[in-house]
Amino acid sequence: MEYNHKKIEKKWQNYWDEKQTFKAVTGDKKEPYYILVEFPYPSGAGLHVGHVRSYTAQDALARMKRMQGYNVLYPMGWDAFGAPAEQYAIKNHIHPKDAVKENIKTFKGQMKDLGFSFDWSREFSTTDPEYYKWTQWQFLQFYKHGMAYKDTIPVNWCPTCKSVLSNEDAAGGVCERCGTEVVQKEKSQWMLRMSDYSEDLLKGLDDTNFADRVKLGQINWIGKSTGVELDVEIVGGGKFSIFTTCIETVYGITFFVIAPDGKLIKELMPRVKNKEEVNKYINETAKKSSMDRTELNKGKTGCKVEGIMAINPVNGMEVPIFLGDFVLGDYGTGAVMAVPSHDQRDFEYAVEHNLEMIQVIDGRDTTDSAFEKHDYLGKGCKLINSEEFTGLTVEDAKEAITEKLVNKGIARRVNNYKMRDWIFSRQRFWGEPIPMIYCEKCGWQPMDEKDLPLLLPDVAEYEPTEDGESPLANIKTWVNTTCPHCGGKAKRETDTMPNWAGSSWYFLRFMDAHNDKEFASMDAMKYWNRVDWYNGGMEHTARHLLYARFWVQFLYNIGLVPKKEMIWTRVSHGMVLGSNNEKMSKSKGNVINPDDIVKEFGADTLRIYEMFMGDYTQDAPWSTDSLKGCKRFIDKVIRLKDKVGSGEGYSKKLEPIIHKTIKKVENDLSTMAYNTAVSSLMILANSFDDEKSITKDEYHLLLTLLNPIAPHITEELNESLGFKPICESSWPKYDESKTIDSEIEIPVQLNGKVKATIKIALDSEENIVKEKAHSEVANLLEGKTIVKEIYVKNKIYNIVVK
RNA sequence: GCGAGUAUGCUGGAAUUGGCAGACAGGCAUGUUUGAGGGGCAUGUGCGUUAAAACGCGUAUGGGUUCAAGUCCCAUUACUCGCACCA
Repeated sequence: MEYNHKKIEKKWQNYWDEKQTFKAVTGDKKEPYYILVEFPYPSGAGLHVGHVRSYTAQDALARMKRMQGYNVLYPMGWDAFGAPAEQYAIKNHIHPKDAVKENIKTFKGQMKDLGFSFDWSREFSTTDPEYYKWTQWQFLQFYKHGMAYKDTIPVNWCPTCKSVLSNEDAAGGVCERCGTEVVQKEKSQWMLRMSDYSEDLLKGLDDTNFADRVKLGQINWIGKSTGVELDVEIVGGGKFSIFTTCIETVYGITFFVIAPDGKLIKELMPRVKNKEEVNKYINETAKKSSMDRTELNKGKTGCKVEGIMAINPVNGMEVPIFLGDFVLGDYGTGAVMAVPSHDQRDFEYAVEHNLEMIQVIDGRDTTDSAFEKHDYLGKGCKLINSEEFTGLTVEDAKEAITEKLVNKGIARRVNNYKMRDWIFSRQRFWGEPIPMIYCEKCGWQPMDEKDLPLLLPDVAEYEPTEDGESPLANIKTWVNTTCPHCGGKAKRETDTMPNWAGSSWYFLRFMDAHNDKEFASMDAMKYWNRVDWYNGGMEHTARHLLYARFWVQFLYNIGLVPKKEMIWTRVSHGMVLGSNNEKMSKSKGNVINPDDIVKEFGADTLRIYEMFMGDYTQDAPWSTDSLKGCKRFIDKVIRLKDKVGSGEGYSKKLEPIIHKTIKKVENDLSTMAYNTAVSSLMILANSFDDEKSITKDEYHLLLTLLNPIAPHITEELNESLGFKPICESSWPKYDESKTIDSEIEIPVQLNGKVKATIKIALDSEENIVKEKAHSEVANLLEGKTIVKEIYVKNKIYNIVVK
């Protein structure tokens, strides 16, 4: 048969479209199963081969699950707000919605060409007013429940581009686009009280089945640490608080370090003697990102705050205060106690600034480096130089010191979280407008819910403002409105929402995509229950997932979703790298366009290759040679059709491998082991190829198992044998008893080295195996003394000799 | 810096989770089929000594546990990803 992949693939894609094969019906009696892939940002570059990898993987799972009798929901949509579309639109003087429309068309066409079994009837874009109406509505719920507030936050600002920059775009302190030095600018921003949910987001992980590394990512992002907040008096009046997880070292304090960007230094300023030096350091710090600041080697910078001394609350010792940029103004209390003998960063700081050190935990010399907690904890180390606590173990002292300070009323046991509130404002045009109105008389007022959606204005020209406000601020007809409270003159909020907003709840919308009464009905959400399987990139496992969980937990708390955690399993896939093992990028010239591959080799070849290329959770480089190998595999499967004879059922000889392969493929597709699923199918095809002829049923089985990965060619071959379409058939069942060999080969080892293999019946008794093993290596045992023999049932026989 | 991950032939990777390292592919080589090939078939291919049998070595590096280690433990190195306005 001639393999015209273009014709075959089009034919089956049309078949699925016409029959609506993949339409998921809410309320169907079959068991629901919700498979989700991250919906893409439809960039101008078109679909990436990396998209193809994860979409194919989940497509294979979806197709198998359907055959297994589940009501599968496998939806697709578009996450289309964002800076690139806005930049493109500004440059080309068009409205971003038109650019987005074009891009979506391209992406959708590419997805159709690849034969993904998405339920297109549920498609939407986050930029559709019908969708963002509900994103805005949900923001209003946050606001009405006290979860949204305004705060002043410093942002990276490029004076040339007149644009707020991400840390990434401001890397190294210069604007990535134009090279101008970035400055920090204070801006009033909408915030969501995500930090209120720290503990719930941590606990909620127990009700999910996320991959371990995903859970770890969430846990570390939340960054819980348990410790003590301690009040510190300032000589001559005033006080501040510090947070520490190592209160046991409190007698070792020789100085305090406070954040240059914190509120404390501002308060102290009138009493500071070296104002000029202090101000200079504060200004230098303002240029650095927090990442640059916490780097260990840069942590030694700082300056002394002259004229102000603090008092160690446990022993009354007066110690100096320093500014240090490794202390962050927005984490903990913005001030730390410094114990150079027991913290390496404090140690280096003390050396640099020539400060005193006091060792308070015994166990190691501290002249050259600090004796830190990971070295002294749990080793029975005892305190020294610590008044009544001297002699106690670290663990006992931690408790005793805390207890004493808490009783004195100068300390509190607290949990600190690294996770901060969510900065929800963006000074951009292309995002969901925040539905808030500012009135001189009434302050911030939420829009009336019935007036939603608040549409973006339909203009093609918008320039950034001089002062860093959103481009929307220039569109006066849009900005000026009336106060929903008093009816007087008022202005709209001109900032828009971050890209993360729309993607924080899209999976709920898919459950009920066209509901115009609510964002999704409770009934529909209860029916689908939750996302059973969510796949996305590793780069999203910390933030997107956390934002989405936060959003859902909030909706749950106000009674709008049925579960506190709406995502059950989350897995992440590796990137497809260029053939030179580097990330694909235009500038490196190593980009592979899936369209070209589909045209030349066909979608099925590309799909098989991307499943076969390696461990799905790891990065894998592109190889066109390897791709060709997958084409050859398809050719082989096609050729096997000529071997189909008149027989029926499974032959005795092929039966074991057939049952094993069904089991293996079924297992592998549900555990992301796609590469071994393909390899086991290759093995099956090879063993068919070794036969003179195979039965129709055997061939049909191979096609069925391969169908989830290569759906077009398998349907075509299957049809030519006269079977009904695979997509309307059921998944084959394996017989466990037929997957087990009755006779097995096991190795015989001498001192751990394999010297022979013996054939034994499955589950043989040890003495039978022993006899066989001994006779097999008899010549090697001569003149040796047997010290020990180990038999691991059905695995190995090892003889230890001297 | 902090957090996470990875390291196995010439290449991508496999290894039932402590039990025969290199499955399945790619590449290369040799042979074969036909006028031809991004074709089919066959054989070989971790490294070393060797005609071969056989033996020795071998899963980033250095130690350790064990009858047995790619797999477990300790230390080290290199690379990749995330770090809050890229999506």
